[in-house]
Amino acid sequence: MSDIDTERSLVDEWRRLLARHAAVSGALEHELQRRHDIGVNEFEALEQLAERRGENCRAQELTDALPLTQSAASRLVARLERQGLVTRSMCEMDRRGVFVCLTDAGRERYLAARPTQRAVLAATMQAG
Amino acid sequence: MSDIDTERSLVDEWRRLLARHAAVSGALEHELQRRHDIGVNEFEALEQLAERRGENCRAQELTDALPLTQSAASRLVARLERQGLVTRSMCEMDRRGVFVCLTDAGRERYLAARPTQRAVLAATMQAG
DNA sequence: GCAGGTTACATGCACACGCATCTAATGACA
DNA sequence: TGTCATTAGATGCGTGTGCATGTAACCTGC
Repeated sequence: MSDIDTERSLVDEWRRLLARHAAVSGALEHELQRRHDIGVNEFEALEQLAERRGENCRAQELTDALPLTQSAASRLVARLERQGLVTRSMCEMDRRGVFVCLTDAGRERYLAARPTQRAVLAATMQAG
Repeated sequence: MSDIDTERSLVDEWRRLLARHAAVSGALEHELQRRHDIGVNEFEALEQLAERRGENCRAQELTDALPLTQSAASRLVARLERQGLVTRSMCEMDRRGVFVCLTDAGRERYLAARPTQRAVLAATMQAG
């Protein structure tokens, strides 16, 4: 394959990635917002927390698991806390750190939203 | 494959899409901004225009070609115009419409930025 | 123990986005 | 021609993001 072709296919693939991301995350955003009053990133955060049943989760770990900067993740946790879905508590080992914990309401919200998210993924991710 | 496995792989694939998009568009955003003072969407818009050499391009067509709403696309064109990279002119066939045209400066900026974009794509899109 | 650097998280700020709405032009129909 | 629905694009508003910075805790070397 020539360099030109390689470049062309790279650009095409990038555009497909862009379009696919826009389609899936747009649909997720709408459905999660409409039916469960949370956004895509909020859902991903709740899922991270739910997958660590019983474990305390450092804010930093949450940041690492999300496609967000530290500041955006910090505000995301603040929003979740305002909605009563998580609590922030001080980490005793390292008092700079913050533990983020799912509340019962948070777990319920996550469990309620999960089927919606799975359904939207199944409907919009066809092209594997 | 069981339903559980199907769901699992769907979720995994979604997370890969999310991570990949974040990595590529983040890198593009940084390099294009740093070296050419434009963002990813600005570059995509310039590319759309450049690919239609000689053709006038309706604002609506630009909106359709970008992963943006009509309002975001409108503001994007306004930004490009403020930077002198495009001009907006009235469409005489339909006076509600707007033609967007690349300026010489716009074409130069696009041509200068293209190698950067291609290089970043080549460096970050490895996993096909 | 204390000074200087580093790390975890929070926050001020600027900005791009989507949604809803506005204006003006068009088209359809009586 | 006059009315009403529709379409193209612009814009007010609220919100989420990144960057830069601030604050507090930690950690290392002296």
